[in-house]
Amino acid sequence: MNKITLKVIAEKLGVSVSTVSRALTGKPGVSKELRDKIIATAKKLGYYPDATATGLRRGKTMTIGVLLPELSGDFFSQIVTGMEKVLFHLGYRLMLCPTDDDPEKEAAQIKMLISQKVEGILSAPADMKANRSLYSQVINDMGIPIVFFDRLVEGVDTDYVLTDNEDGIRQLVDYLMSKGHRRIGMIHPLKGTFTGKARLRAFLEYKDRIEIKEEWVKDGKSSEVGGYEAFKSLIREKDKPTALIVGNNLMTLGVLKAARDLSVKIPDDISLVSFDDAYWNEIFDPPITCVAQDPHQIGLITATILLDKMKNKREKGKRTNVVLKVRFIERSSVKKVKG
Amino acid sequence: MNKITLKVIAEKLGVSVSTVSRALTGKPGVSKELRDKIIATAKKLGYYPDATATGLRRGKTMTIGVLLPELSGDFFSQIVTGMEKVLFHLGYRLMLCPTDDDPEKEAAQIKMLISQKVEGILSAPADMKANRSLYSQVINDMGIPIVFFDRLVEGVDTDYVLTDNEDGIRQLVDYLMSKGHRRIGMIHPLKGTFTGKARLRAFLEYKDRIEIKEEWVKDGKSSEVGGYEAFKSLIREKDKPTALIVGNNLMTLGVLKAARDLSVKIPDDISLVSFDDAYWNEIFDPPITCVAQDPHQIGLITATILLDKMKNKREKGKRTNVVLKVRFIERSSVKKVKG
DNA sequence: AATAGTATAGCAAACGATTTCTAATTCACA
DNA sequence: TGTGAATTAGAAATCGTTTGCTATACTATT
Repeated sequence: MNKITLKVIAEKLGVSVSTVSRALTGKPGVSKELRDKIIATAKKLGYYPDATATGLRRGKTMTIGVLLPELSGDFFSQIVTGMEKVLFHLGYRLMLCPTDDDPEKEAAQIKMLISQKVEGILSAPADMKANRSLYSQVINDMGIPIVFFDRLVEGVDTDYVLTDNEDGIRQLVDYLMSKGHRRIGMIHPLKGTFTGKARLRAFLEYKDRIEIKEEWVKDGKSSEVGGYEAFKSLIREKDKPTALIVGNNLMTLGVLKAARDLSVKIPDDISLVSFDDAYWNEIFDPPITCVAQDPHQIGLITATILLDKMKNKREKGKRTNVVLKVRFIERSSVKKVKG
Repeated sequence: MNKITLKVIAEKLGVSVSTVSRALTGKPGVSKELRDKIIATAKKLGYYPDATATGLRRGKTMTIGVLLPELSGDFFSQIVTGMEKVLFHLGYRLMLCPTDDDPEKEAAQIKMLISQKVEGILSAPADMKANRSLYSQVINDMGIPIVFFDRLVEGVDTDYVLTDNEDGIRQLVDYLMSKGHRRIGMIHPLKGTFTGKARLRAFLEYKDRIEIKEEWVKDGKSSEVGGYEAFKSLIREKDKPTALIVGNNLMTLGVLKAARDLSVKIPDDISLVSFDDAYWNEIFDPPITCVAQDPHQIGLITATILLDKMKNKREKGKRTNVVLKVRFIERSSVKKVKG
């Protein structure tokens, strides 16, 4: 049960460690026969290179850190799947770090990733400001490239892949208005996050054109339970909106569950639209009208940009900033009302 | 942009590297004042320990490898969330490795994890046999503890946390029979996987008591699209079963989508039960009757067992083998028929 | 006051691989 | 047969930490 190292192989064959290293890494300077012999015995003995040693010596770890709010949840796990698709076959591994949308945990994870000597970081930051200086330190002092996705930290100058949240919200509200709705509520994601703030703000900009009562705007905490609770409290208002915008995927699930539990009929009792699509949105009764992002695509793009940054270290000034449009999908969760 | 190492700190303060190391790692042998001074300058300079160096020297990496079929999908990502809950606050990080249920990719990932010197592996193996010897090598030659979850590799002697698949299937079939169904079909997961094989076998054991036509048993490939296609081809048979068992979460989504697309009414045209629950199963119309696992719990248990193994290395013989029962949840996706 | 004991800090050897430099051997060609 | 290049392989430094061993200085005990 002794560890098989280059030294073990070298001694077994009576050659030097450097020769074994060269043979196994495909470097020149070893004769064909000797190389084959070395490779064969390495395999026979069960040699696996020690990544800590290579990482220390070479300064490269082939590891990419990914910061994201949570490991579960359809949206982010689709994104991660997209990233993995791009990075795995190039030999990179992902280190997924959930932050629980808690800036302190996020900071801890970032520090951990620095220690791990990751070659790049893909991040959906937990908060718009909290870890600004830490992120900047990573980019400038450590020279680790970062690409933000889905979210941003204000004042951190780097590449990002975002969604046009404002446009998405506008498409939803405009659609509701076209169906005659003038009294609209919203269950929004966490305000501290970039997306939460953007979506809420875009919605509130309609306050002069439609009626938005304060009690119709609830914090859904970006989660199923949050959405569930928010809907429950919203729907028991005596004066209700005729339509409701739900600010993400998970909250929509919570809302629909609550509606079911309370026997609230959609769209008869209240119309509903959702930011984000999901496989099940089409299966629900009624199918949910929404604006859809393509999370898999977001993952692909983000990872590709990072790779590009890692390759061309020199061009420090260049920034690739992508803002993706959402796709409006009309289904049947909104009924026509007379304004 | 020079890297801050112990040496840099040591030179700055005119002390030795070992003293700095001892100060920062909380080891005795450094006076209070000097220690505080060292900690302060370490922080000021932005020192982060180099994990490759510590890993090399200490032989420990504080990293746990997780092998699983995919990063997306509710079931496994819930499990992983449970694992992370247990492991994060103890200082461990997870290295998530999707296998795509491909034994070759699985083997590559295992080798990578060995190289990374992970301190333990949690695995839902891709295939019941394919990597048996590799897994055994990991456990015996490398001494890396492994806990299997959800699935097993035959002939690899280690701890595991499984679900009683047979019992789950029996509960489903028995329920269908109690509702009068005698003609039942199944869309099953990939046969190579432990769960796929177990669930299919348990179902086929009913072949003497109920009618199971060969065309009613379809491979749903463990995925949404697989389930979609399988249902489509099953439902166009002239002679249809009265009820259908769907072998997992993702396939149920595909089946419901197909049913919707083809205007097949559930449970009027065909009754449906599912192995696995999900948040949305309760929201669907009709809500889906199923047997539920608790993936979060599976994650917690699996991680806890691994921790235990890592602590008590000595007791080599001990095995913790858990088989969890499913919970039957009756909803409305099955209608009564007269046998 | 002599001796033992205890804090404090430095030196240097690991950990396992890569890589530069150097040495020895072979080969070609004049 | 001698010269220069190419080929092959070894020795040793290095990456950043940890840690066993030593050395010094100071405290306590008798």
